[in-house]
Amino acid sequence: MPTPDTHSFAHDCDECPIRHRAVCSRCEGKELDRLEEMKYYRSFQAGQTVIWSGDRMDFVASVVKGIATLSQTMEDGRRQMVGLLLPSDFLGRPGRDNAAYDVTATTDLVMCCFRKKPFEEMMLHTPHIGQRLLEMTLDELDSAREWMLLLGRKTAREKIASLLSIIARRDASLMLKRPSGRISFDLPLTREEMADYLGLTLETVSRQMTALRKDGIISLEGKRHVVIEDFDVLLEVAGDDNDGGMLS
Amino acid sequence: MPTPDTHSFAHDCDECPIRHRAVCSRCEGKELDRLEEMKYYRSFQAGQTVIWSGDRMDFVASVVKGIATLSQTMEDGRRQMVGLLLPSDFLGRPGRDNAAYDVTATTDLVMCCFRKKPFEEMMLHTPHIGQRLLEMTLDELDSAREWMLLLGRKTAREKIASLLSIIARRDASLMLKRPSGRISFDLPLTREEMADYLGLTLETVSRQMTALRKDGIISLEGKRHVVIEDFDVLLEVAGDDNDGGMLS
DNA sequence: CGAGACCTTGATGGTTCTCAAGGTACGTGG
DNA sequence: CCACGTACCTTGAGAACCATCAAGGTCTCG
Repeated sequence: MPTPDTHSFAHDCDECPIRHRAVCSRCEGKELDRLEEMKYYRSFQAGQTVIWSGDRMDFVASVVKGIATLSQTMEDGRRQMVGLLLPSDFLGRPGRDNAAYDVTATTDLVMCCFRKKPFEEMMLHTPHIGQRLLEMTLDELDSAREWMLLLGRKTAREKIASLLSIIARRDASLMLKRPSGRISFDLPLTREEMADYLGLTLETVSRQMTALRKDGIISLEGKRHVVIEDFDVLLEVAGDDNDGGMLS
Repeated sequence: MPTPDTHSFAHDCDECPIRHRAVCSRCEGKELDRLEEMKYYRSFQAGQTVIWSGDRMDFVASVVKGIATLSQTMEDGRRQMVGLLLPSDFLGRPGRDNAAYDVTATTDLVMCCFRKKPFEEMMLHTPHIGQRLLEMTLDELDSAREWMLLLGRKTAREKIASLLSIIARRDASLMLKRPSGRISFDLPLTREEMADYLGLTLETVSRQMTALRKDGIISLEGKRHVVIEDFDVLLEVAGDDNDGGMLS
C-alpha cells in the first residue's frame, strides 16, 4: 500500500468496511440516507494529533481505518492512555462541547465525521443510533474496567502479555476465528506507546519483551513483528482465566 | 438511625430520593406507572455480597441508598475495584445474562430492582430510559478513565489524596456547593477497600494516611473520620488540575 | 555519510510490597 | 464488670520490582 488514499473510501455507505459494526449499523433506508448526507471524511497521518483535550469539538466520528489513541496528561508530563480507537469505534460525546482527552492517530487514520449539532438532532428522533451507541459505550466501559485490573494489579510481565493477547485476539477476530496456537502480527504501537498504555516506562516494556523472548513465549522479527508461540501459554502469563474472550 | 428499615423507602416513585437522577429520571406519567408496577426493593447489610461475577442475573437495579462496589478478582486472589455505585447509579447491563463483576454492599444498601426481561422490553419502546442510561454510562466511562490515570501513573500519596478529594467532592455535592477550605466527612471504606480501589496494599494506604496527617494535610478523628484542612492543598497533592470538577 | 527516531541494555536507587508484630475498638459471654 | 475474641488499623524491617539515568545499537531517510 504505497499511497494512503482518502478517496478510496466508501463514499457510499453500502460499501463501507465498518457498516455492520459502527454507530450507524442499525440504520437503514431513510435514516442511512440522512446520515450519508451529513457525513464527511477526514484523514490523518500517523503521529498527527486529531484533537487536544479541552479543545472545542464540533463533530463526532467513527474510525473507518487505522488506529487512534485517547490519552490524558498530567501537568508534569506523566501520560496515560485511556482508550484505543479501532475501526468502527466512536469518537466524541453527544452533549459535550469540548474534547475530554488528547486524541492521536497512531497509524494513518480515516474517520467518518458528522457535525455534532445535526447528529444530536437526529439522535433525538432515531432510537437506532442511540441504542447502538449505548451498546458500544457499555462495551467500552467493560474494556476500561478490564484495563483497571491490569493497571492496578498486574506485574509488568503480565501487562505486556495482556496487551499482546488483546492485539492477537483482535487480529484473529478480523479473520473470524478464535485465537489459538501460533499467531503472528505487527505491533501497531511503539515501545513508548505501549508504556503509556500499560502504566510502565519504555525501558521496562523493552526489558519485558526481551524476557518473554528469552523464555520462548514470543519471537521477534525486527522490532515490530511479533510471533506468539502458543496463545494459551500467553494467556497464562497474562494472568487471565482462559475461559472468556468471546469472539468479536 | 437505629433500625435500617427497607420499608421506609419510596414505594411511591414521586417521593423517591433518586427520582431526578436515576435511570427513570426522564420518565413521566404512563412510563413511570409502568416502571412502578415492575419494580421491587431489595436490601443488603453492610458487607453482604449482592452478586458474584459470573452468576446469572435476572434483574437490573438502581441504588436508592448506600454504597456498593464492583470488583474483579484474579485467580490468585489479587483484587481490584473497578467501580463504586452511589445512590442513583445503575447496576446491570441490558442484554447480558451474567454478572461481569462481584458486587458488594459496603454500607447498608437499598436497591430498586426491575426484572430484566420486562425492563429490556420496555426500553425498546421508551427512548427516555435508553437516553438516560446512555448519559449515565458515558459519565461512568469518564470516571473509569480518570481512574485509569490514577492507577497507571499516580504515586501512593497522590492516589490517597485523589480518593479523599473525590469523596469530599461527592459529600459537598449533596449540599449543592463547591468544595473548598476545611471539609470533614466519614470514610465509607476500610483501609483494605481503599487499597483495593487504589491498586495498593492496605499497609501502604495506612502509611500514606499517616504521612498526610503528619504533613498537616488532613486530621484523623478515630479511624474513619477525616478532616481536610484545605481542599485546594489536597487537590495539589492529588496532582489534579484544580480547574475542572463540575458541580453535580 | 550523518541525523534522527526508535530500541536495547546496564547500573543504581527509590517506592511499594511482603512478612511480621503489636495496638485499638468493639461486642460477647463468662 | 472483665476477659476474651475478632475485625480493623499501625508500624517496622527487609526484599522485590520497577523507575531513573546513562550509554550505545539499529534502522531509515535525506
